[in-house]
Amino acid sequence: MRFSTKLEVPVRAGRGERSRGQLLEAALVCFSHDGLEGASVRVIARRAGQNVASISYHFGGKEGLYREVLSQAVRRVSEAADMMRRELGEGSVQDPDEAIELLKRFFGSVFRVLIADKQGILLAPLIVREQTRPTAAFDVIYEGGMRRTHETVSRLVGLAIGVSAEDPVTVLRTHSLMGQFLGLITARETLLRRMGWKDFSGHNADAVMAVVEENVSVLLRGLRQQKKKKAGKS
Amino acid sequence: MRFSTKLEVPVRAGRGERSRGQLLEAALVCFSHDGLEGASVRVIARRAGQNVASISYHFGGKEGLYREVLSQAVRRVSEAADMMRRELGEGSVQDPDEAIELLKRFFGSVFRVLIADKQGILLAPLIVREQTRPTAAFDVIYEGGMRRTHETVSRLVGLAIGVSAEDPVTVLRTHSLMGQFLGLITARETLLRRMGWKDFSGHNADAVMAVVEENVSVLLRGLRQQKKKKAGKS
DNA sequence: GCTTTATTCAAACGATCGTTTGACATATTA
DNA sequence: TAATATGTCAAACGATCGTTTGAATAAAGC
Repeated sequence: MRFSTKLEVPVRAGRGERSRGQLLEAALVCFSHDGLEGASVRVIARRAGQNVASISYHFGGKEGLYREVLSQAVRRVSEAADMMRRELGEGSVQDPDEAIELLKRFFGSVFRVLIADKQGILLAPLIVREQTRPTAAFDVIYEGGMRRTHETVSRLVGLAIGVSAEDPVTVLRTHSLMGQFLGLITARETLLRRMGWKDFSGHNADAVMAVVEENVSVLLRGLRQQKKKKAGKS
Repeated sequence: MRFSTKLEVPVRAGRGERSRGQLLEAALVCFSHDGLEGASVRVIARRAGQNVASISYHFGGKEGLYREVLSQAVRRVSEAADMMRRELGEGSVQDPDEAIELLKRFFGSVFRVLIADKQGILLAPLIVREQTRPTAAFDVIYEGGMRRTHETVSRLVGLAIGVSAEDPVTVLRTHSLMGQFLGLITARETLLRRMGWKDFSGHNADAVMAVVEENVSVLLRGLRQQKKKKAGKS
């Protein structure tokens, strides 16, 4: 146990706390690279400079460690969405153009955290893998941030186009928009090869981000105009 | 060996040919579900009604079987792109609107093969996984169809917007467009849950497809108009 | 017929997997 | 200081992995 038996407060940053941290750090790298089943506890332990048994001791086993890693990852990624939701909650966003601007900013944040950032190379595959083939830890991601994020983006998409956020088509469009990242993350290697890039740093990230932002604004504005036309006709 | 030692022609559909087929069929299911490393040769063999050793015998090992499965999968998916390229080669496509129409048709084909079709549930994860984390068999997919497909779509995107197909931005936009599928495939489970669907059949597929097609036309038309405006200003 | 080739199959091989064990070291409590 | 948690570590456990072996079976060539 990491807590005193008498008080419910951590007495001191126990010596185990350091081990836990090192295990989590090593596990993030391994799970990101090889997935839950593919990663080996022995490799994780060696990379962390710890004994194999320490994983069972500190996290109850491989799966417990995995859940903890996922939890930390999704917390970091969701920060952008949480900030966006706060702005949205304050009611400062009213007209479509503002919504589009906010969405562009949001996509920029996610892009930086998930793709351009060095740590993102570790976070993204974790989350993507859990989408493709959910393990028992899927809820850690979904309830830990994914659901909130999707709902918030849906509201903004609805605002931008001028439709209800609950409309199934709006939900589909939200998925489609956010799917851009899944596409970028998923085809990361292919895209890098095709462009002849080494990574998504500097100019490269700017170029990709520009396309993403352009897509968001052109698409949403186009859909809004299309809706206006139809409304005018009927 | 499946061939006569004297003639380079298969003497008869050897008894082994049947085993090979059953192994390939079972392997497609297993590799699609669990990936190259995750799938077990014993499970594959049992599902195929064959002995474990038959995999090494017929395909030289697990990896050989995997390559063969990949090869067949990419061949099936690339059919849509090949048809599109033939039309493009005949020079019947000239103006942007035609290009957009052809792209919409192409995306429809890919969508049906990769997402709506029952077999697609098997093909898609195979290809996506190879994108996220390329194995030694990556070239089977890339050279087996992916490259041709991307080049063809790039040409059409260039035609639709009125820019060069070799422009890096055009390549990025092509990736972004095709990434829609990666997004749909990757988040398949999440999307189904969110929409309360069981699968992508019937109305569900139509609804998703409608959004995808709308995205393609609205985005490309919007980009074309944007380009016209800019050209007019300068 | 006999020989050769193609195919199937149960068994065993060595390697690696996640987890558990029990001794040992270290820190906290009384 | 004695007693008690807390943390570390080498070793072993049983299970599963992909591959290989060698004998048994079936078809084809001569």
